Amino acid sequence: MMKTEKPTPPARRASIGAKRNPASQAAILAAARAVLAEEGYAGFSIDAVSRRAGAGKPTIYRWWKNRADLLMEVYSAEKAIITAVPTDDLGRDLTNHTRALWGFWSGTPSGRTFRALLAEAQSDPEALAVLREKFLPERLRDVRGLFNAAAARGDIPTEEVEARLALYLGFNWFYVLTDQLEAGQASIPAAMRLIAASTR
Amino acid sequence: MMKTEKPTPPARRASIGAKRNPASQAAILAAARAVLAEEGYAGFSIDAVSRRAGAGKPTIYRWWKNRADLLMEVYSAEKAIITAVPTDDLGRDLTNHTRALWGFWSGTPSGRTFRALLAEAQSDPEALAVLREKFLPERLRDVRGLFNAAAARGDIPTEEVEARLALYLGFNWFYVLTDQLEAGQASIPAAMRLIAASTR
DNA sequence: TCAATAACGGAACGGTCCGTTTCGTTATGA
DNA sequence: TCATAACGAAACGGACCGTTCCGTTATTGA
Repeated sequence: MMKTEKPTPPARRASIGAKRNPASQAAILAAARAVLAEEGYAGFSIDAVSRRAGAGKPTIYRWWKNRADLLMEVYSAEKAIITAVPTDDLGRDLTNHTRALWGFWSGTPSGRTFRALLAEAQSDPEALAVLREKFLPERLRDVRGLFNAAAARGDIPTEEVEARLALYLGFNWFYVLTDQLEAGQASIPAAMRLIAASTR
Repeated sequence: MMKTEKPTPPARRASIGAKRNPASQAAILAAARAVLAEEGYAGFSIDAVSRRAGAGKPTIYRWWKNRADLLMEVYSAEKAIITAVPTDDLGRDLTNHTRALWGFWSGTPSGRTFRALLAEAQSDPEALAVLREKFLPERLRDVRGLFNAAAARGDIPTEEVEARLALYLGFNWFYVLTDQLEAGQASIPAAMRLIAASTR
C-alpha cells in the first residue's frame, strides 16, 4: 500500500496532569480532517492520524471508541452554517438547502468525511446503529422541520413525510457517494419539485 | 479482530493444465458469497475467501484485480430474475420493481454484497469509476427503460429522466445502506408515486 | 504538603490482511 | 515431447489494528 508521509513537524504535547489535554484533542481532530482531505477514506487510519497529530495511539483510543466515532466527531466539528428556515414553498426550501449542503460537502473535507462514515458503517454494525439512531436524526432535524412545516400547512400529507425524507436523503447520498456532486447539480430543482409536490 | 473460522472441508482442486480451472472459479465465487452472507463486509477479505474456497491467493489475484472486482462478479453472478417490462403506469412499474429488488436484496446475500461494493468504492477511486461507468449502467438498463417508456408516452418530461432516476436509486440506496429494508417497505408506494408523478 | 491519580507520547506487542514471489505439481496444446 | 501455464501452499515485507507497558508530567484531594 501507499505511503505518502508528510514531514510535517509532529508538534507533540505532554500531559497537563490528570485531565484531558484539549490541545491533543484538537490536534487529533485536525489531523483526521487533514488526512481525509488529502488521502480520503483510503488513507484514513488511526496510525496515520496518530503520526500526523504527533499523538500516541492510546490517546486516540482513550477518547474515541473506534474510527467511526472519530469520523462522526470530525464531521460534527465542522459546524455547517446551513440554516433551514421554512418559508411557504417546500420545493424552494429544499432546493436551497440542497445547494448549501452540496457546497458544504464540496468546499470542505466534509464530503469525504461523510463518505468515509457511510463506508465505515457498512463494516461495523454498531457504528451503523449510531449513525441511524443518533447521527442522522440530529443532522436531519432542520430538514425534517421543513417537511413538517409543509405538512402543517397542508401542502403535503403528514403520513408521507418519512417517504419524502427518504427520497431527499437518498438523492443526496447517491450523488455524494458516486462523487458526482458537480455533475448532479442540474438535477436538483426537478428532484426537489417532485419531492415537494402536493398530492391534491 | 474476530476470528470466526469455519472448519469446512477445504476441498481444494489441482491444476487441470495450462488453462483456467472453472471449478476453482466457482469455488472462489461461492466462498466469497458465503463469507459475505455470514460475516458481511467486515469479514470479507481475500485471505478469508481463499481459506474458505481452499484456493491459493495467487489464484484469486490471477483472475480478479482486487476485492471490488470480485465483489462485482459475486453480485452479477446472482442473476436476479427481475424483469422490468413497462406497462402504461410508471408508478406501478417502479413499485413492483422496487419490491422485487428489495426481496432480492433481502432473500440472498446480494444486499450485503451491494453494501460491500459501495463501501469498497469509497476507498478505491478506480473501483468507483467502474461502478459508475459500467456496473451501474448495466444494472440500471431495465429501470431506465421504464422511465424512457414513460417519457415516450408523454407521462414525464424527457429532460427529467436523470433526476427521477437519481431519486429512485438514492431511495433504494438509503434503505439498503442503513439496513432498513424491512421497515422501509411502507414508504415504497408513496415514494414511487412521487417519482412517477406527471408534470402537467 | 504530598501522595494517589490520570493523561501524555513512545515503543512495542500479537494478530490480520494486503499483494507478491517462490515453489513443486499437474496437465494442456502445439 | 516439451514449453507453457494454472493450481495450491507457504512465505515474504509492509500496513494497520487495538492493547500493553513505560517514563514523564501535572492535577487533585486527603
